[in-house]
Amino acid sequence: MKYKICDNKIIIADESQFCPQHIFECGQVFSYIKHNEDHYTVLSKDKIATLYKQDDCWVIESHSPEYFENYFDLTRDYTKIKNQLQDSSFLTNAIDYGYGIRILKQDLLETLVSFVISANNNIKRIQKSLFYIREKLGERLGEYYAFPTLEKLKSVSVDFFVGAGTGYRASQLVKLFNQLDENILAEKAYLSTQDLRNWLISLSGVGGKVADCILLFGYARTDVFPVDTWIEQMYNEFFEKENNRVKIRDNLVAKYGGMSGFAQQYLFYYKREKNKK
DNA sequence: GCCCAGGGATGCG
DNA sequence: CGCATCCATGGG
Repeated sequence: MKYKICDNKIIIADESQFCPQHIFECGQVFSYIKHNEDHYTVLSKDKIATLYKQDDCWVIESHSPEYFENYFDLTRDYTKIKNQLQDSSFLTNAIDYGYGIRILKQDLLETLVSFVISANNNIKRIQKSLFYIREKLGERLGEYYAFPTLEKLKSVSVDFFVGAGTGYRASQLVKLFNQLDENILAEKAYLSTQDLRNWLISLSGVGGKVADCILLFGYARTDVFPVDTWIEQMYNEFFEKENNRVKIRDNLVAKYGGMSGFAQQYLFYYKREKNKK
């Protein structure tokens, strides 16, 4: 994809491969603010970017342009990915709908915490909890707050996370932080997808689906297919009646292989947006 | 009051 | 193993 970086701005002319609405609302990330159709703010770790439209281009403005160049995975060619997936099927409508989706490369600790909170929860409440955690424990960054360090997260008790609205996941979070040390998440990145998945599942609050989300949105492993309630509904609608999510996952990974993660995002976004109306 | 949300942990056979 | 049940909480 064509883009250029000058000073603190990344300028993207090709909206067919970069649409903030699609990127932020496809369920992979929770810490962003939609000011309006043409204006977003996104928070990642201790970094902030503002996105706005100018002369038919999208501008990503930040003090850390190189961080967000990686975060938005700008060097990847999504036209190629979409063409490959078109060949295989009924994905056409979903790809046309979410044409500007990109899979983000998010901070590992933040992704882990976010998706532990996401279990059997809804997106609005997940967002609210994460903003609360940032505000109470994170370093102040002007108008917003950084995601807290592991040390900060370890310094509070179950009551804090109940106060954050995480419900019964509060005790899972406290156990989780005690299982981690400062660099463990990054150190595991050399593992194969399968070994990394097994390790993630050993963590408190992490099962198969949450592990797949961390693998995809944090570790950039695209050979996984997170199956949640929406994907389950979609699968039953388009393929066959099946209520075992492990089987659904195995079938979809067998079908899409290393492209699974991309296929999943188009389908999740399409199914969920259609269901809103 | 009931059902659902980007499910996981636990116990039981 | 597979399966059932329970788990907080806010919104529709």
